[in-house]
Order: sequence, then structure tokens, then C-alpha cells
Amino acid sequence: MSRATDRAYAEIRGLILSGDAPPGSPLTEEALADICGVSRTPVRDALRRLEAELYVVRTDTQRIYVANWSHDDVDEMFALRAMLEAHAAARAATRIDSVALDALRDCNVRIEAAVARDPADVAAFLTDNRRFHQIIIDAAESPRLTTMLAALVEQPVVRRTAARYSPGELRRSAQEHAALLQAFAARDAEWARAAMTGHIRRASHSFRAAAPD
Amino acid sequence: MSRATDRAYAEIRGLILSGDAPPGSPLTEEALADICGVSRTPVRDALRRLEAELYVVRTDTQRIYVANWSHDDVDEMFALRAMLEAHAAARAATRIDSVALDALRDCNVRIEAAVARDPADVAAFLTDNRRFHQIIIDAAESPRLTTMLAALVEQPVVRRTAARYSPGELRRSAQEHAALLQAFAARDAEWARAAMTGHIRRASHSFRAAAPD
DNA sequence: AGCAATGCTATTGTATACAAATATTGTGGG
DNA sequence: CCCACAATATTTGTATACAATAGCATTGCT
Repeated sequence: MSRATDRAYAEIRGLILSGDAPPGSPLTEEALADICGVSRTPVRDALRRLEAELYVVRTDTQRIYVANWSHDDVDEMFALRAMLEAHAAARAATRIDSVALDALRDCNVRIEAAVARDPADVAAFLTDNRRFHQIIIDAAESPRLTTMLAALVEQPVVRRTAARYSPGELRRSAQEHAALLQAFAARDAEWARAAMTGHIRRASHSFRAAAPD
Repeated sequence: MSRATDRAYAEIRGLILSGDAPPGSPLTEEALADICGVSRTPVRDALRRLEAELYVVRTDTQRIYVANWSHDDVDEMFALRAMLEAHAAARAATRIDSVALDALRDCNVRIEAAVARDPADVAAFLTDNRRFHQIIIDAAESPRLTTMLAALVEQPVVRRTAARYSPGELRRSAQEHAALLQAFAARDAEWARAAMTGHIRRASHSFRAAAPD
């Protein structure tokens, strides 16, 4: 993407993630254009991208609002993510090369270090966790899967809640990553699928426990 | 969508489906704008939509080409579709109301009639088949699932091959729909999931058999 | 002849003006 | 007081002009 569109995208995304534009609030192209210091054209492009990534929703009359995720929506999102990411893991198991596998191991070493700290370094955990999952998705070598999962991971509602995970849950997550690494090393697609399914579904329940009502 | 954007979308999609714009051929905004009789702005919107639906691909330098599906791509598409549509069927089984269920039965009656004709009315089969699947997806009540499946069903490569299905395969398809109807009537989510998985995967193999090399 | 640099052409990116559609406000009638 | 309808304001849709950038070919050098 080009400069102005990128800027608009980052700016609007920031408004949503920071909470300055709370869920359900209306967004108008012109107001956003003013805020971002660009014209409406790149704002429109950015909004289409944010719509695809489910940050915003569009009514039948083309008006745009910040997405408002219900608990059911979040559950459904995790269910879809579990299916698709497990599929990605299964594909990756038979395709991943040693370089990517090493990168994965390296990632989890850093995750374990972040978790072992007191207090746990949640920001570092989240960064390397995202990297870990992205390496697997890339190794699955399926552009369609990549596109679809981009719309599911890193949702605002998930990010806002991430800081509330307990140290025990963070440790558990790192252990599950280790199991995944074993499945990859064994080139066992079904093991990888099962491990990833469990990993995401456990995360789903952790989220429910940590989420504010 | 608005008039000009709709028109551009339909026109470009037609070019791709008819083969006038063959896979791999480059598309430029201005040429498309001329063909469609609109300006570049609605063409850009239409291209974004077609990109999301995987009809076209965009290079890293923002140039657009008609998508070129390899056999592996098609296999992967069917695998994803089987997972997601089976999930939709499972959700639909416990949510579908009697009106939608009747609509589904009505659809399959027409499908059976189209199949029974000699020669089989493939166009009618395809139309009602699409309706059948769409009713299920809608009954699943998951906007995310709806969006994702929109990118997988009715791909050009699938449409081009549809006419080659054998009468036996068309009949088999109608029978599988009947099984799905039973699962819905019984409100059995796992039965519905299994029936849909089998239905799509069988279709995948039919496609491979019918597809030209 | 092969390669690189440079200018030219084609294509996409952005801004802006205006048209169309949608929401809102106010006013009159019941 | 409430509802319907009309006038008005707001917002999105489209066209067009111009800017920036990527691709291409020509030319000059080694």
C-alpha cells in the first residue's frame, strides 16, 4: 500500500484499538480524512481493508461503524480460527523447512523467557506469539488461508484483553507451543492439527475467563 | 453497492467467467473503466471486491491480473470449503427455522427435477444448488462465515467445469442434499457436519475427474 | 555484444468538485 | 401529544485532473 493509504489505515486502526473510537460509534469518511490529514480517497481504501479485517462494519446503506463484538461473536471467531489454524498446522507439518523450524524454536525460547520473568513480559509474549503463529501460517503455503486468518487473528477485542491473562495461562501456552514443535519435527500432520486445535480452544476459554462482562 | 460499482463488478466478473480475460492476463483500471463505461473510481472498488473473492490477484507493485488457479489451489479451495461449510451446516442444524427448512426442501425438489430430465438441465441444477447452499450458510447466522465462504464458492474455475459433471454425479449430489435435509430435520449438528463434509469432498473428486488438464 | 543508466510511457495514487442518496430536523395536521 | 411529510443537512458515490511511481526501451559506454 501507498503512503497516504497506509497512514490512514494505521491512524484509524489506532483510534479503534486505543478506544478513542469506541465500538458502535459511527465513522465518516470526511472526519477521518481530516484526522489523518489525507483526502477521502485513501480513507475509503483504508476502510475497505479495515472492513475485511472486521475492525469496522458497514450497514446496508453504506454507513460505517466501529465493530461491536458480542460474546457469541468472539466464540465463533475462536471456533473458526481453531479450524483454520489447525488446518494450517497440518499443512505446515509436512512442508516446513529446517530454517522455519529453527525460527519457530527461537520464537518459543523468547516466549518462555518472557513468561519466566516476574512479572511476565506480556508485550514480549504477544509479539513473539504472533510471530510464532505467523511462521506456521506462512509454512502452510496457502494464500487463501493466509488471507482468511488475517481477518481473525489480532482482533481489537482480543488485544484489549490480552494483558489480563494469568501467568499460569501464559506458561501453558508456551508448553503447547513446545508440543507443536515436536509434532512439526516428527512431520506428523494430524498431531500438529490436534495440538493446534487444543491450543486455540484453550486460548478461547482463557479469553472468556479474562474478558470483562 | 451503488449502480456504477455494481455495473463494473458485473462486467469485469463477466469478462473473467466468459474467458475473454483469460487467467494470468493483466487488467488495467483505465481499460476496464472504458469497457464498463464508468470512471476509474468504481472500477477500483469493484477490483477490491473481486480481489477479496479471489477472481483477481494483486502483485506487490499493485498491478492486477486475472487469477490463475493450479490444481493444488483448487484442492486447497475445496478442503477449506469443506471445513467451513461443514461448520456452517452444524450451526444451521440447531438454528434453522421451518420456513428455511421448507425453502431447502423446495430447492432440492427442483434440483431433482433438473437432474431427472434428459438431458439434465445443468443450468437449473447450478442455480438451485447455489441457492440450497446459500440458505444453509445464512441459517448458520455467522457474518464471518458468510464473508469467508463468499470467497470460496462459485470460483470461475469451478463454473467452467460444472457443465462436465456426469448425470450420475448430479443424481448423487441430489441424494446427498436429501441426507442433509434429514440431518436438519433431526436437528443433529454432527450429522449435518458429516453429511456436508462428504458432500463437498465428493464434489472435489468429481471436479478432478471432470477438469481438463 | 552485453550491460547499465537515463529518459519516456504506462499505470496507479491522491485530491477535489460535484451528484446522488440518506438521515435529520422541523412543521403541520390529526 | 404523536405521526406523517417535507425541507434541509450530512454523507457517500462518481468523475476528472494531476502527481507519483513502476515498467520499458533506447542509447551510450565498456
